[in-house]
Amino acid sequence: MSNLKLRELPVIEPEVVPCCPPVTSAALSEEDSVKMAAMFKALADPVRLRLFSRVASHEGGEACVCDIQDVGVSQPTVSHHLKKLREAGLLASERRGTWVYYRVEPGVLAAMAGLLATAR
Amino acid sequence: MSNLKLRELPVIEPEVVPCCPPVTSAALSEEDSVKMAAMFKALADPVRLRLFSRVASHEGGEACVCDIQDVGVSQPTVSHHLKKLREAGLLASERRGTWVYYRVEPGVLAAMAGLLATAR
DNA sequence: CACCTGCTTCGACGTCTGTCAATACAGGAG
DNA sequence: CTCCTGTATTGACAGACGTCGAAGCAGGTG
Repeated sequence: MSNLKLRELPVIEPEVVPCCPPVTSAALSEEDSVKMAAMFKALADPVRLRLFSRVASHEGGEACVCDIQDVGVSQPTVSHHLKKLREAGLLASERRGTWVYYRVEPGVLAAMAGLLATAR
Repeated sequence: MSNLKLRELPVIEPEVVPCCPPVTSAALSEEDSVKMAAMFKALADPVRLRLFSRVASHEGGEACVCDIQDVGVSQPTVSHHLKKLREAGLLASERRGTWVYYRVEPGVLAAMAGLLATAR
């Protein structure tokens, strides 16, 4: 391991994924509407929303499944929902030993908020 | 302190409905997650998204059903989706003569965007 | 009144989705 | 290796959802 001097690189803001234009700017294309709908659908379930917020608000920016799985549904169901959130690009997961940790994929939230931007 | 002649009142932003705290701030309560999920669910369909964006981007801020109903599904289906959007509090409708006009319910979009606010 | 147009409601149908129990898999401990 | 714990996958099932055609209703026109 070299004594490599890690200067901090100026981090360019992980540019908010420009999936689609804001809903208010113009009539959405068929294609864009499908993409956007998929993102909203991922958050359109109470259980998923709770899981997501638990990960998002967890210290260190990540949470092990065992930390957040107490949301009133069975363990397989929790796993199912986490998979959906992963597939939607909202969460990322990593296995470390026995446990699997989830963290919020950076940028996505801001991107979604941008879709709702009021033209005003 | 006012040489402020009432030509135009300084418009206070129609305070964004504070339905729930942002997803990132803390673990969502069961109740809040249900409310939020309902709002996202309303936008979690391509057809609804297109209808909504057509209303939102229409000149004058409102659109008659006949202006926006060409989205590839039957007319009853359009009506069905508009009803959902109405029930979700995203659109308001008003009948004027033969036609029914829809407009975006003010504030809701900003409110939803607020739910996605990144703590950063 | 009868007729037409714009929109909504009804009823039915197929597909999608959330849920669970059972099972499988991965990794650490003994 | 065997056992145990944490997580994912499978399979099944009920209920929710998007869609349509048909019928209903509201308002304008003659």
